[in-house]
Amino acid sequence: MAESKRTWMYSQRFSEALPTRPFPEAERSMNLMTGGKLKLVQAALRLITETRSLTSLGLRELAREAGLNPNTFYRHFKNLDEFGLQVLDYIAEDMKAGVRQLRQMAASSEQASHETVAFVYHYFLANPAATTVAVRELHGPSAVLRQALEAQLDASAREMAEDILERRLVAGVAAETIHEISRMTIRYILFRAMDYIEKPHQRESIQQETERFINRQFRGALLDDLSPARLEQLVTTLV
Amino acid sequence: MAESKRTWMYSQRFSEALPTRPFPEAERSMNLMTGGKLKLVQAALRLITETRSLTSLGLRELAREAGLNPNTFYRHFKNLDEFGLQVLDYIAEDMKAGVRQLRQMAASSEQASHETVAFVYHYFLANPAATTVAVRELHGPSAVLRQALEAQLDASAREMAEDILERRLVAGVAAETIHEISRMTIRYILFRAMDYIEKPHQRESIQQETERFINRQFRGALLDDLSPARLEQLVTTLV
DNA sequence: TTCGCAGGTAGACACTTGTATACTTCTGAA
DNA sequence: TTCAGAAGTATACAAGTGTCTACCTGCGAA
Repeated sequence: MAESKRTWMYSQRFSEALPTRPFPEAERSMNLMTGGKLKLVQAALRLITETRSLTSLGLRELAREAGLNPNTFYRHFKNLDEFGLQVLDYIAEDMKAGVRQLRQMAASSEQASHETVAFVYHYFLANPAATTVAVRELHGPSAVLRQALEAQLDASAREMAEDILERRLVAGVAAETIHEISRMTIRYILFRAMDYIEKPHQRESIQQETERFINRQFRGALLDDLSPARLEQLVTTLV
Repeated sequence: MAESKRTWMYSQRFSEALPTRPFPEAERSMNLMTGGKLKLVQAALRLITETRSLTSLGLRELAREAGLNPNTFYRHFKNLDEFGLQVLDYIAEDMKAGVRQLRQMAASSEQASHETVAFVYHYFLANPAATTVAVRELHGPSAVLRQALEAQLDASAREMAEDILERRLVAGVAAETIHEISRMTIRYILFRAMDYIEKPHQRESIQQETERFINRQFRGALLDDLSPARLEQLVTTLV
């Protein structure tokens, strides 16, 4: 990978979206969650990975999975909505930590874009619960959760775009366009992440497909302002 | 729109995905559903549009909304899973009808791509229940429903791609690439459709964004095989 | 006219759910 | 050491759920 020193033109490190961390959804300290509260949140993540969706989790189900008395729930949360939001916070913390790590990593070694894609998907694979809950609730029935998640994704997209801009990874594309493509990319990757987790045999092809997606977006953006006539002309020169 | 006779280069009629029909989720005849069965399915669609997700609907809830005795449910469906599948079939029927109509329409008048995008989003707006259930269950907890929906989407993508190929709407892009872009596009549009429905003020910008997405995909595909060096060279000529 | 049977209803079953009140245990500061 | 408050438990209740068996209705074929 020494071939690509400063390969602008297409995104590398395209997604700060939901990056990685060595040991994910287990022992966390910064979140100031302990004891029963922590047990309940972790129980939720466990249940979500198996079958359920966050919004559909029941109070007693949670307590059962956590090995606690149902009423303990009320010691920590007012109701299930508040619980959902806290789970989201818990996950967001994880994501941010991953972003920081990815940033450091990319700063030290100039990665090729496909390595970064691999990296991000690896994160999803290591954090299936966080991934699943994000995908499910982004279009789920609870407006509160949807809104919270969208804010989180947009923040990630903004970081990704600013990083691309700062490090001049893409040339010839307007800043606003880079922001837009970042938003689209992050959402696209998030959705593909579900397939990536669930279908081990397709993982490689999903990665490649994602790289093509990103490259096409940024390369296509180069031609944004071309008239159809000019474009046709260009095609003939390419063939 | 007389300016664009045969505007290849970018997709118009990009999405057969989930097109329209004048009066959507109401009086249907082809589906051979009548009486109580129909009432239950329609009740489901009603509930889904409001708050719920298909997987989380209860048998009694359904019957209540439909104005029927809970046990009537068992006269028509073995269990809730089978019910879910039938609802999906019901919706799929709708989509296919829309596809046919869109095909006719596009054949008669050479549309610009942005008109087609508007058309498709209009369909979503007219069929909020079908749209919502598709988005929610595509990543939902039920594997059966997920699989059924994916098949449905892939079929739509295939139709879209074949149509683009037959009518030579895009030049200089490999057939397989067109298929791939079609799949990506259909999924992208489906997700955006939720925002389109829920956020009236953003509708116009969502449409435009979608057009840009599609154009960039196809235009970027033109440059798929270019080396970074060649690409850099190209950028300088464009500036 | 009778019969079969699909469609719809009624009541009951065991079970789960969210929530409230009251009781116990643990823990850390005064 | 005491004691307040946090964390956890026990019991109870009304309401909701899926499913079973049994009964009633209307209608087309025999």
